Amino acid sequence: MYWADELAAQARGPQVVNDSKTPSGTVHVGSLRGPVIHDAVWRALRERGVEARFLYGVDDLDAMDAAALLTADSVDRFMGVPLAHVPPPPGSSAASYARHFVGELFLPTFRRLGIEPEFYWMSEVYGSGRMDPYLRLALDRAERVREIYARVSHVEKPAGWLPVQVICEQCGRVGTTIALDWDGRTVRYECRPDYVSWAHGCGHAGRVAPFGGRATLPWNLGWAAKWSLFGVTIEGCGKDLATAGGSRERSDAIAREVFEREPPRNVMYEFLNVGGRKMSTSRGTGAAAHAIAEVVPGELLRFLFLRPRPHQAIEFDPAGDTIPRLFDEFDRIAAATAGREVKGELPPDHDRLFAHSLVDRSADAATHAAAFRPTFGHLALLLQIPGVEIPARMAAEKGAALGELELAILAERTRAAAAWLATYAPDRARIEVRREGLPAAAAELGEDQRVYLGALALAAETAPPGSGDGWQALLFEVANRAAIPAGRAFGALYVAFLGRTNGPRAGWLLASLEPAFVVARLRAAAGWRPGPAG
RNA sequence: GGGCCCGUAGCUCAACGGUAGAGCGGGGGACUCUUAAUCCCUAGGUUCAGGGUUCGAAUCCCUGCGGGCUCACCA
Repeated sequence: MYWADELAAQARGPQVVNDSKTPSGTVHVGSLRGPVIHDAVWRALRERGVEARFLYGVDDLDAMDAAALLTADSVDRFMGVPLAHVPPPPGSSAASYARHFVGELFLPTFRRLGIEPEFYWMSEVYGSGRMDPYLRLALDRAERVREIYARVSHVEKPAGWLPVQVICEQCGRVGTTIALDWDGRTVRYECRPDYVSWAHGCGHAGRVAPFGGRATLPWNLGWAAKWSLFGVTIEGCGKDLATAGGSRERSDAIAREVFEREPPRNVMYEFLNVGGRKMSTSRGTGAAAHAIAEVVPGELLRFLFLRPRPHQAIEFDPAGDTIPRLFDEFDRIAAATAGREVKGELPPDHDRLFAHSLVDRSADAATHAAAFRPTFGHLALLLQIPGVEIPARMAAEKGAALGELELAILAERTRAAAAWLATYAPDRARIEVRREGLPAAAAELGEDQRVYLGALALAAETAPPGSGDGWQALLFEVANRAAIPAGRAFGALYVAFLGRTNGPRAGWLLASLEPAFVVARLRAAAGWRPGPAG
C-alpha cells in the first residue's frame, strides 16, 4: 500500500494533522518535505472518509537568531526579538519580519505545491490568552519539567529556572531572558547580556504576569502545548528532532507528564542530501526552496517527496541528473496510471502516488495521467535549437493536437526546461557553438572526416545554402560524394562546432550561423591553415 | 557515548516474504534527408558480511563491518 494510505488506515476517529515552522532563515528544498508529507497524510485521511484538519503554525514569537538576515545596523537591536516584532526588510509593506518572510517565501511556495493548511500564528494564539492554561501548568510543574530535561536529554537547567521565556518589557527581546521565581501570579525575570551567545539582553529585571502574549513557552513545551490546544493526533518531524534524547522525545515526555495527554503519532522523515551530505545552506550545498520551485513544477516537487517512503533519505543534486530523472520517473508513473505498459518495477499503488502528486487535489487523476507529456530532456534540447516551433513539434510527436491541459503542461515544462538550462543544467545538456576557437576534441577527427569537412567548406564557399533545408541537402550530398557514412560525417560537424559528438539537426544549426564563420571553422577542423601570404 | 537511517549492476535507485529490475553510463545494431530524437539487443550483481526464523528472505530477527545524519546550545 502507498505509505500515506497505510498511515491513514491506522487512524481511529477524527484526526488533526499539524506542522509548524519558525519563519526565519532561508528555506532550502529539504524543508519542504515536512509540509508535503503532512499534506499527503491529510489528503489520504480525507480520501478515506476520515474527518481531518490540517493545521500549520507559524512560530512568529520565536526569537530572531539569524543575523545574516538583518541589515548591519539592526543586528544589535533586533537579534533575540520575536520575529513578529522585528520590522520587515526595507521596501516591504508587511507588518513584520515574520509576516514578510511568510508572505514572500512561504505562502507562494505552498500554493505552488497545492498545500493549503489552516494557518495559525503563535503571536496571535499567545496574544489571545489561549496558551495561558499551559503556561500556568508549566510553571506549576516546573520541577517536573526540569526533571524531564535531565532524565530524557541530560540537560541540567540552572537552579530556579522556569519554563517560560518572558519578553523583556524594556528591550523587547525574548531570547535573552531567564525566569526565576513563580508566585502563582507573576514571575521574576532577568534580561541577561550574556545568557545566549547570539544576542545580548539589556540587563533589565522585573516581575510580570507571563500571560496574554507577554511570555512564550520554550520550544519543547510550546510544541507539546500546541498538541493539547489543537488536539493534534498526527505530526511528523525531521530525523534531527526524532533522535533519542532529542527534541521530540522531550516534547513527548512533557506532553504526557506535564500536560497529561498522549503525544500525536509521529512520522519521522529523512533529509534531502546533496552528494550524500545533508543539504546545508551554510555549507553552500543548499538550494533555496523558491529557487528550485522555479525549475521544478509543483507536481514534480510533490512527487520528489512522495515517491520514497518518509524514512528514506533523498539524494538530490540539482546540478546533476536529479531533475531530468525526476521528470522521467514521474512520466513513467503517469503512463502506468493511465494503463500503459511501462518498464521496470512500480511502487505500490502507483496510481495513488500519482494522484497525490497533483497540485490540485480535486483534479481528475485519470485525465492527468493520460495527458501527453513531452520528455524533459528532449524539450531542453529543442529549446536550444534555432527555429524549432515547439508546440507544433510536440503535436507532431503526439500525433494529434494538444488539448488544453496538455498545452498547459507543455508551457509549464517549457518554462521549467528553460530555467533549468539557465541554472542547474550540466554542460553536457547544453548545446553551445564554440565560437572562441576549434574545440580540442577536433584533434581526434579521422582522415575521412577531415576530408569531408574540407570538401564541405569548398562547396559551401562556392554556393552557400540559404536555409536549413539547403544545408541539410548539401551535407548529405557531400557525404555521398566523399563516400563517408552519414554517422561519421555528422559526427565531425558536431565536434567542429560544438565540441561533442552529437547535437541538433545539423543543417539548421549551420543555417543559424554566418556563412563566413561556418566556412572558416570547417577549414580549421579539416586541418587547413591559411597559407603564408603570397 | 546514545539514537536513527542507509548499504542491491560503473552511477542513481526500484522491488519490501514468493523465480533479482529500471534509468543513465558503457558495448553492439536499426533508421540510405538526420547523426538529436526514436527503436532493438547487451550488463550476468555471493542484494555489505555472518548467523537465525520460514516451505521460501534483498525483503523479518540478531550480531558485526562500512557510510551518513543526529542528540548533549537554541529553536
